Amino acid sequence: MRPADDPSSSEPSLDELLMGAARALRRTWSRGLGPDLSPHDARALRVIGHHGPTRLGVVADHLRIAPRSATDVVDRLEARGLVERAPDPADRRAMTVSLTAVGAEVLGDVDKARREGAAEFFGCLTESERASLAETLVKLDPREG
Amino acid sequence: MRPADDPSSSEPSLDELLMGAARALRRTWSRGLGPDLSPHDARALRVIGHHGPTRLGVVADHLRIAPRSATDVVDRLEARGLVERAPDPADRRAMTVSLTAVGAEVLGDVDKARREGAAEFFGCLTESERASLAETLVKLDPREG
DNA sequence: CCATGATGCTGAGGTTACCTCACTATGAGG
DNA sequence: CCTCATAGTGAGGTAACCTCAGCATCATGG
Repeated sequence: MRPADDPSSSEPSLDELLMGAARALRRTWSRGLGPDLSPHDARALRVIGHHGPTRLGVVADHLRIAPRSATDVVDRLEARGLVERAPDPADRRAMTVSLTAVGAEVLGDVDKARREGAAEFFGCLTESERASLAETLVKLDPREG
Repeated sequence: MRPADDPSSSEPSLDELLMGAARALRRTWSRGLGPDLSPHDARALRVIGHHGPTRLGVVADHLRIAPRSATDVVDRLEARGLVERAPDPADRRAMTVSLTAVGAEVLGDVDKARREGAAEFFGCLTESERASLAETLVKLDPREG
């Protein structure tokens, strides 16, 4: 039962629609992720995997967390055998993180689930709708990174 | 190394665009919020304000947190003088939460900042682009609540 | 080649926002 | 009245952040 007090049922504003769609997509993804890996850990895995041997600081930068926190994230992933540290040959202070074989496999699953989730999510749109949506969203998001 | 979905050259996939736009909008909002109120507290304030005298459990439901956690959120808002508890006349177990005068004023600011932020954010689109974006997003988000 | 300061990571410890569990007070039905 | 479900809360725990201090290493000016 939804009385008239729910602003989102009749005609939500554009901003609520955007946030709602983003949330729905996120939900689709976490459904596909399984309970073994938190969304944030999955994101870290994606950063590391797609970036090759990555410095801790770079990981922190991409995850938008403090460098110290990247240590914890990587600790967690390393404890699960998904990544491994190695000294950076170019700078002996630095550590690089890379995927293990298991980590690469898990990342493959994550990416696959992500792609399939997105396909399912955007599946209700026509090709031209998708194109125009992409065009519009590019206008909205000036910065990338 | 990545065949089909290299985001660096042409353009990111639709899902990344959507998440990126949502993040950009969120950032616009938190810029307008000021440092005094966390985004989550602002959201709680919005729920309470737009809902009228609200039971704790309803707040929890709207914020998607456990009932116990709603107690903490309301405690925080009450300590800042933004809301006040009152016994629910219909059920002596229950408490309702309402805005104080200060809370209403703060909520006004929050809503104003939110509206202005959204206007600024979507300002780069034409009217017809906004309409078609809204239409598309409605299709994408089937469920509300 | 050595002093000096910057940089990359990590140990220690704190904060915040959640959670579950147990409890009290109240409501609802036999 | 007795029993069971429900609304909120106290107590205590956890996860993911943070800052600060410290160590090893780099980069640079003398």
